[in-house]
Amino acid sequence: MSSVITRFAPSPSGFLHIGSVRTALINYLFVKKSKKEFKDSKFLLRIEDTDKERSENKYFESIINGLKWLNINWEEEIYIQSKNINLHKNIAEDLLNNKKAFKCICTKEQLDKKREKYVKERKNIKRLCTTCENNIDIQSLKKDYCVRMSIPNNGSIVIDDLVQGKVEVLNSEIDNFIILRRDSTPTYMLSVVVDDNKMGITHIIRGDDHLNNAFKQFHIYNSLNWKIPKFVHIPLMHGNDGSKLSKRHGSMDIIEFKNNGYLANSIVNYLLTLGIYSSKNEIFSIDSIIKDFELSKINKSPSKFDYEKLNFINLNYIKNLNNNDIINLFKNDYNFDATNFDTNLITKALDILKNRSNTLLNLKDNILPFLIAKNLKRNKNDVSEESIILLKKYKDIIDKENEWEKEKIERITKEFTNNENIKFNEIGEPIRLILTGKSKGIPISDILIILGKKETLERINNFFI
RNA sequence: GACCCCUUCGUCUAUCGGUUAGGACACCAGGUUUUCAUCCUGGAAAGACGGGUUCGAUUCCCGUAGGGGUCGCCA
Repeated sequence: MSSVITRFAPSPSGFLHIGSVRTALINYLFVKKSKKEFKDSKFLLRIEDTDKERSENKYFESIINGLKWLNINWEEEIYIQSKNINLHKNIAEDLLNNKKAFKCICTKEQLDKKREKYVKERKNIKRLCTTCENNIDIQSLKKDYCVRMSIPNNGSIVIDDLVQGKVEVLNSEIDNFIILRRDSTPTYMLSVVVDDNKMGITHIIRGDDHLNNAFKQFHIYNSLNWKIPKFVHIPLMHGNDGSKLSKRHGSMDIIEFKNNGYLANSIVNYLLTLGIYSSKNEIFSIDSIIKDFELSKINKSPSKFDYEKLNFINLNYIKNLNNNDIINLFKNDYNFDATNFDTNLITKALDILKNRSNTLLNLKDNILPFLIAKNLKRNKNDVSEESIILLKKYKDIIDKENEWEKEKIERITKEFTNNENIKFNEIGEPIRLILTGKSKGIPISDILIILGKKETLERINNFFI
């Protein structure tokens, strides 16, 4: 082995979604592992923006922001593919001069018609332009042509993919695809090869929707006598119903996960459990698995996106966050400055509530009732006459209590239920409702401790007003 | 339709031909002498199907079925 260079090469024609993040992550992880041995290994980012019609700045932003959020850090400056167009054109010119490519004047309509016909006749013919290549007049044209790769009819290409294994495709199955459009702009198929070569990419790690393209690109490399990089085609993620990722199950902007209260580390951890790395303990960081990570161990079958597992992992990470981290995340990412409130109260509340919150949004919702009393959703009709009598008695008892400690509160509450001969919940539910706006939730003693004696009594009194 | 890839509990996965097929999420039951949740213990749950090779197949090979990807002057 030697040093490696990988790249993540999205086109800015859609938001960065969780499927592409997984691809980026594998590229990043592979380099990170290689760096242990070879310091000059690199993970690069290239934006494939040659389709100006579909490229939009907001998608570019989405890619950058998403990767940054997840700490999938690329090196060097961002490569903008469109800046290399002249080089791509020159390479196409070389291929033309060396008879590795040819000029074609077939119109889109003609080809569509042929394609339709072949499908109808169930013929397995991919190569639609069959006449231009050997037509001298066409080949000496100076304008109004597109350029296609010349692909031999015989033989086959075998790609030894690091994940897929050996895959063979007959040359006759490969279209003499276009590398330069009629307007002389390069297509993806050409640009990707030229840029990967220029950037010195050693391992092309991408979704297996590109596996078929690899054979076309193989011909470009060969025609140019360029070294062929290692191909690594990883399976795509699916939605939880087995279909393609849709908005409902995760094809939205990855940053939405942040907006919905997920931690970057949780997302990364979750993705790593999806056919990339497996262990008994499924909570792990990138760094902890680097030494055991192998491209060849990546599963060949696609995996489905599952929120349940993600939630489980996210809860684990939230539990282990310290309170300052949470407060900072609230402030930076959720427009919520907890430092405006009593520090002591915040600390006590977070200590208890972070153990029961799947997402940071959830945690915020859980903590808010403790901080802001006036927004409590509670209605006098929710509490029965009997409960109100009990509440008043209970209030008088805790009013006299000066040792405001969990054990003490538990004890006096227990005594109260014994003396009144009631089940715990007969006082538990109404007191929880009055103090937090919810009839179910954390233990009464915890609520009283978080709020403190003064606030507790105030809230009870306010309810009776 | 053609080509390529895939197929172990509902989901993510482990298994270097010989295992009571293991773990995790979710689910169910019990416990943690208060609800919800956490946590703990236990439970149910899988080799798509059919052939071969082999003393022995989830594992290797072939076929079938099912799923996915690709077939653009998009990337």
